[in-house]
Amino acid sequence: MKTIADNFGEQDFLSKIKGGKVVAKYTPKKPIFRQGDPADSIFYIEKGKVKLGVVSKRGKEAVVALLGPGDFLGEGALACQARRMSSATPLTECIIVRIEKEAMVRALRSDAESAGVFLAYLLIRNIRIQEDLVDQLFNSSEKRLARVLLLLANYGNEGKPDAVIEKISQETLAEMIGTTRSRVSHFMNKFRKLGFIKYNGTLEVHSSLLSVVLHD
Amino acid sequence: MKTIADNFGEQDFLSKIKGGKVVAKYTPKKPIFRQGDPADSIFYIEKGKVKLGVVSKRGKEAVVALLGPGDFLGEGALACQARRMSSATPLTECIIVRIEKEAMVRALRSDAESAGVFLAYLLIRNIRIQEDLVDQLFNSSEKRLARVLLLLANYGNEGKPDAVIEKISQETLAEMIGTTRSRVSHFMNKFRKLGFIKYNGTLEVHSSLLSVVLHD
DNA sequence: CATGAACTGTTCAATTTTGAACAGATTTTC
DNA sequence: GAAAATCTGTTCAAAATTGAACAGTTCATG
Repeated sequence: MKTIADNFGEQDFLSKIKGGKVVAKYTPKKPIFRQGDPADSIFYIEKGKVKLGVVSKRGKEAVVALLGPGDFLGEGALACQARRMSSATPLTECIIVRIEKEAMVRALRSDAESAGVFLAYLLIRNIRIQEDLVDQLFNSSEKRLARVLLLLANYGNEGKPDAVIEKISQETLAEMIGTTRSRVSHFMNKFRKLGFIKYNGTLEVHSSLLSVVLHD
Repeated sequence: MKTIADNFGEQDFLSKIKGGKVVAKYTPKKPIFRQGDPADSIFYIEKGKVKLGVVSKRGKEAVVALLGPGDFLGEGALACQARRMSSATPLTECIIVRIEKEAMVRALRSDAESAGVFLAYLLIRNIRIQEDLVDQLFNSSEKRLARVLLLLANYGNEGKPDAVIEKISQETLAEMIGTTRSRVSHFMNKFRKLGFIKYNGTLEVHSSLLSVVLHD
C-alpha cells in the first residue's frame, strides 16, 4: 500500500524551509501559545510532549490532543484562522521549531516534496481526530479512559504491548475524555484492582487493558 | 488574512486530474462506499448531501460528518488506509466524481496548484472535526443538538440567520450528537415550545436558537 | 524538614441519561 | 387506497454521571 508519504519521502522536511525558522527549548507548563493569540506561525515538535487544550466560556477545560515528536502545532494559521483556537502547553521539556507562516506557505508552494509530506501529515492527523470523535460518540467513559491509556502507552512505543507512562494527572485524563476527576479515579482503581494497570508514581499499562475496550 | 487557498486559487481543481475520473449520479440510501470496503479511490461531491457514518461492534451507529458540495469523501485512501473506515450514504440525489487513488496522487505530485487546493481543504476539514470533538467534550446533549441544527441551517446558506432544512430524522440527529432518539425528541419539542424552531414536515431553524448554545 | 501546593481516594445526594416500550402520525410501496 | 414501514411524542424505571466535599498522600522547594 503506497501512501503520499512513501511517494515523497520524509527526509529533512524542515531543511527545505529557508528563513523564518527558530529552534527553541520550552519548559513544562509555560504555554507555547494561548487560545486567542494571533496565529502567525506554526510549530514543529522535535522532542517532547505537548498538550493541546481548549477552554470553554465557563472555564471548563478540554484536552483536544496530546502531540509529540513529528507533530505540528497551530496549523490552523495556514487556513483562515487569525487567532489560536487552543492553547499549546508542554508537558515535558521540549525542543520545538517555530516557523513563520509566510515561510511555511512559501515552502509549500515552491516545493512539491514539502507539500506532499505536509499533506500526508494532515491526512493522518485527520484520521486520528476523527477516531477520537467516534470514540467519544460511541463509548462510555470507562472505555474512553481505557483507550486513552492504551494510546498513551503506545505513544512512540511502536506497538510494544506493555509500557510505562510518565506521570499524567487524573485531572488531565478527565479533560481528555470529557468527564470528571472522581470518575477517572474510580476507573483507575478498578483497572488496578483487575491488574490491567499498575501505578505508584509511574504508570504501567498492561496490554490486558485491551479487554475493556474490546469486549461488549 | 491570506490563506493557502487564496494563494493557489481554487478554479477547476478537477480539470487538473487527467484520467481515472468518473462522474456519476447517486440516489439516496444507496451507499457510495461501505465501512470495510477496499479504499482505492476518493470522491468529490459536486451536488447533494452525504452522511458519513460509522458502525460500532455492537451495531450502534454514529454520524461522523454531513458533507456537501465541495467536500471530499474517502481521503483516508491517500494515507495508509487500505479499507474504508466509514460508510458514505447520500441523503439526497447526488452528483459525485470518483477519482482513482493513483490519478489523485499523480495530480497532487505533479501540480502544485492542485496540491495547494487540497491542502487548504484538509486544513479546514481538520478544524471542523476538531470543533465537533470540542463540542462533544464540553457540551450537554441539549447544546449539541442546538449546535447541529444551527450548523445544518447555515449549511451552504452563507450566514443567513434563519433557514429551512430538508427533513432529517430524529434518529440521524441522535446519531450525530451521540445520544438517544427520545432525548432528541424531547429537546426538539422544548425548542419548538420556546419558538426557536418550527416543524411539520419541513424544519425551520430560527436564529434565536443561538441563545441555547451561547448562554451559560 | 516543615509548609503549602497539588494530587488522589472516597463518599453521596442530585441530576442527567439510557433504553425499552407503546400509541398515534406520517410516508412508502404495492 | 390499504398495508407495511418509518417516524414521532411520551412515559418511566434503571443506570450512569456530576459536582462538591473532605481527609490522606505525595511533591517541591525554600
